[in-house]
Amino acid sequence: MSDLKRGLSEVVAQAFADAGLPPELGRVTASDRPDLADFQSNGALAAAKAARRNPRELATQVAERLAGDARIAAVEVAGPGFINLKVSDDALSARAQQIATEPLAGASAVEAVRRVIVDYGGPNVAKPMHVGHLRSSIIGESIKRIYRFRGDNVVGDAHFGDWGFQMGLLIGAVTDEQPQIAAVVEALNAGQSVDDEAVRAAMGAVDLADLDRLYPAAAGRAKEDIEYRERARRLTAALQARTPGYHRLWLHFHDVTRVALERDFHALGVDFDLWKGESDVEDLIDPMVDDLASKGLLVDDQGARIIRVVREGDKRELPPLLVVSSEGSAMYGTTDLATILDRKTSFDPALAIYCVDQRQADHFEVVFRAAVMAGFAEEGGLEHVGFGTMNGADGKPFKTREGGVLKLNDLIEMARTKARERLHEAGLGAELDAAAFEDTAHKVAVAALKFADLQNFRGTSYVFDLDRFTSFEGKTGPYLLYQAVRVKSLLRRAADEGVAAGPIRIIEPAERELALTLDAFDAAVAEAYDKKAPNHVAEHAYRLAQSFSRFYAACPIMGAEPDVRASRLALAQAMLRQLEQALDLLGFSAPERM
RNA sequence: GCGCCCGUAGCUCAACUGGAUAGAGCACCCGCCUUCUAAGCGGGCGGUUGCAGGUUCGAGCCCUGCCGGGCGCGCCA
Repeated sequence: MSDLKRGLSEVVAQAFADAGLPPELGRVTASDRPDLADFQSNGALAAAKAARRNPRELATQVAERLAGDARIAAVEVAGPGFINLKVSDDALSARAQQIATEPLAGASAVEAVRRVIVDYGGPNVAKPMHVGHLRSSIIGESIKRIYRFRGDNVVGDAHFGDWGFQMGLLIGAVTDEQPQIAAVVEALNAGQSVDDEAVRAAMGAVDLADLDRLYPAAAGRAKEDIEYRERARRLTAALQARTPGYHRLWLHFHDVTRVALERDFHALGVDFDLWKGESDVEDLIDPMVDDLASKGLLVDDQGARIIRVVREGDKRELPPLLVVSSEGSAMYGTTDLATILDRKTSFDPALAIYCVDQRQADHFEVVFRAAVMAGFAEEGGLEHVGFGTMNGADGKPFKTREGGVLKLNDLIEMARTKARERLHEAGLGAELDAAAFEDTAHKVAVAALKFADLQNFRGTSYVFDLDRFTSFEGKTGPYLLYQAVRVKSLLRRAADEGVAAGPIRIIEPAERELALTLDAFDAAVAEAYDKKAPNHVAEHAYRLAQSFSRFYAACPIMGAEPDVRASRLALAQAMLRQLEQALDLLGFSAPERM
């Protein structure tokens, strides 16, 4: 069912058509002046420009045709030719009633369902996640949920960084430190059969913490020690040639990392459908290179094989895609291209969304062009949804490579600590048992972190300031949770007293405002969907919570007359359902009590 | 050097594809708890949207040029 904006747009479009004007100009939007109207149409201004006529005159003609509609309580022409609309209380009541029961809580599904892949997170083997992974995970998860919510067939892929030179480094470092692992690896390499339990027992001595400790050290040494670097290179080549011992050890790195990462992601409310990695497309690369060559796309240049992607009319000089290096190895763009091919074969998505740092924009442009040239994707079927950097209080980005950065786990624990403190300070959660209190503190922490990120447009950089995010006042995640918890508490009380919700009747200004805000959910979700910008959902959730809070302060519920009480309870219920839906789209949830 | 992004209130950020009086939160000031959770609500203060031009009925948004900041520019990923 459509929201009021769409319903009114149809009416106004018809009025435009009847007045001999282009109906598409009859688009209705929420009013910029809530003091004057609920909705407005600016179409008369555009129509006047095209027809070289007086905008107010046209607006008046349209307005006269609208006056009879039952949904419209008032229509007037203002300013240079704005058509201001006020919806009737009856129409608003009916709409609120609808939102209260609709499966999508007032939002609408897409008209044509598409298969969509969201590629986000980007975790790497041997590297615990740190704050640098936060944005991709948070934004990607939200986009995935928004697309799925509107009906698309969506798959979220972690795009696991599990292949390449870093693996050779790690194999070297681990076998240097752990003689028993080295022994097992050598035995396997030599083709000896080793009991799998023994392999597990030996390799089990190395966990993610070890890898995290060894990797930076090895990377550092490789920079200065040529011999060491060359050995890592040979080990990488041996791994890629599937030398049994190295491959088995790599598998251990892979598994131990994935288990730990899945746990960390899950704590953040981030769950992937696929953990496809670079290793999964390794076998596709050689045939793909042959295919590219047969299509005449590969060009030899300075010993490497490249695809030139420049187009007529380009303002900038994009570099070519380096497919095969002069040493004969595949580059990261090659892997990305193979991944696109793999996805086309396995899922054939209409759209693949890459939720990756904005700094990769040129890289993706090159890869996407090459993919289209190779016939692996349709023009426009690949989209890089970039985001800005998360900066520290000093204005500099958090480092995402090389040691010394804050681990995501530690960050979450810091936020949880703050949440516990604040809950105690406010005297909230006193009646909860230890486990429920901990659950609440975790929900508060995650809401604080996620909402702080998602309320900003993804493209702009923002300052990461944990003290501010966890201040728990104003426009924050915890504020949203608090509003949800207040309604839950109210509804519990109503249930205890045997009071039921009833038909919604919009009368008071605060009720009107809340109902209009509920109605705006659809537009917010559609905007977030179209622009891949969850901040529109975040903004809506905040406005909804605010509208409710005003309503809650202005309109007593339990103490009101039975009809009014039933109506307000229904309104509160509808609000809670939509708010929880919005929070879910953002990737977090409210506790029952706090 | 070439290219991309950004510059909005003291601070952190919005702004529905060019519309009315540019909005929130924080901070600061003033009110509101014997009644449903005050992590709340109401009110106030705070702007030449970096600068200068242009396009038009109308520009934070489009164009041009400056100033300032960030980032990217084939054999790392």
